[in-house]
Amino acid sequence: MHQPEHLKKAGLKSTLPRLKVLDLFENSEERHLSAEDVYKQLLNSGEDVGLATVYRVLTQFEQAGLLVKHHFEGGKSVFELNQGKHHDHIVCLQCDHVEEFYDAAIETRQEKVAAKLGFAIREHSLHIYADCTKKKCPHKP
Amino acid sequence: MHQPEHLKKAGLKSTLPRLKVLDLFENSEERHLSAEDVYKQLLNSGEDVGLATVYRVLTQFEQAGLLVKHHFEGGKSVFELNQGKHHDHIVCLQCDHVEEFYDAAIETRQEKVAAKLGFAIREHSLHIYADCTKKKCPHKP
DNA sequence: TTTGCGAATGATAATCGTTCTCATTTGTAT
DNA sequence: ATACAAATGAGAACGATTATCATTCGCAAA
Repeated sequence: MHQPEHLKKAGLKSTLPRLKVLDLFENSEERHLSAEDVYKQLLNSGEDVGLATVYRVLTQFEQAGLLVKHHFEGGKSVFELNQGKHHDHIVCLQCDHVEEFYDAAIETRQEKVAAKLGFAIREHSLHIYADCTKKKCPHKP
Repeated sequence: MHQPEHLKKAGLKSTLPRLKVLDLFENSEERHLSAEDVYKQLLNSGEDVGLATVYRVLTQFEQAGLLVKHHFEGGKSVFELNQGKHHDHIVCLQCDHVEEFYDAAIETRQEKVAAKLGFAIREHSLHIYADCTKKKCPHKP
């Protein structure tokens, strides 16, 4: 058990719901989870949490820097563990899988463009929606 | 009056609400308008349109290729006139103003990255949220 | 340990942006 | 002019998220 320290360090009491949510993100194979995803998975695991609590905990974790939030098309927000290193996302239009990538050239170009326009980048998001060209892509039912 | 032809060409009857909305986009100084923006501006101009109609018309215009839709942080969608040339957006965190830019290097890097990962880009969005470093930035009240 | 208090929770209502429903009105081909 | 399908507007319905509020919990002090 080491999660309690994570929460302590973030200034958050180590409560049952918070530990469960953190555990989910650390042990789920899917890195990117929506509030609804988290809620359903906890219910399926027999945990008794409220949806409101899930939203609250996710927001707190985001503010504490434990999670990062992303808005993709379709209105839903997804969260993922914050691993310090920024990356962008490519969303498969066939299976909805989210892949991560990082390209230094893109990053530096962004800085250059923003500076030229008189802006200091606070955050940014690059989302690519694409067709999978591999055959192994597991299509949605 | 030339808008009716635009609509005709798009396979849309030229009705009052559609003409008003199209006119708004062509004559408003703000290129990026949300459904709510359009609705309020039409009401202020004394027009009698329903919010549902605004949403419908915007969606139709998007499908017809007259408008392009963007999702920024905060849940709202904004539309802008489609001028054929793709561009990305930088959003000022002080005044919410949206500036457009295009960087060929970024575009080609994206293609390269996607190809390497086995994807064919269908669409993409790069949103930069930044602090304005100019003094002329009109801050929000 | 037990106790006490403020923070956290869960159920539910409320909100926000958006879409749907349906009776009425409008555009347009005849 | 007429007729009929398409478009509209008012409001209900919707999905995602946030706020409310009484109850419960974590934890620190006694």
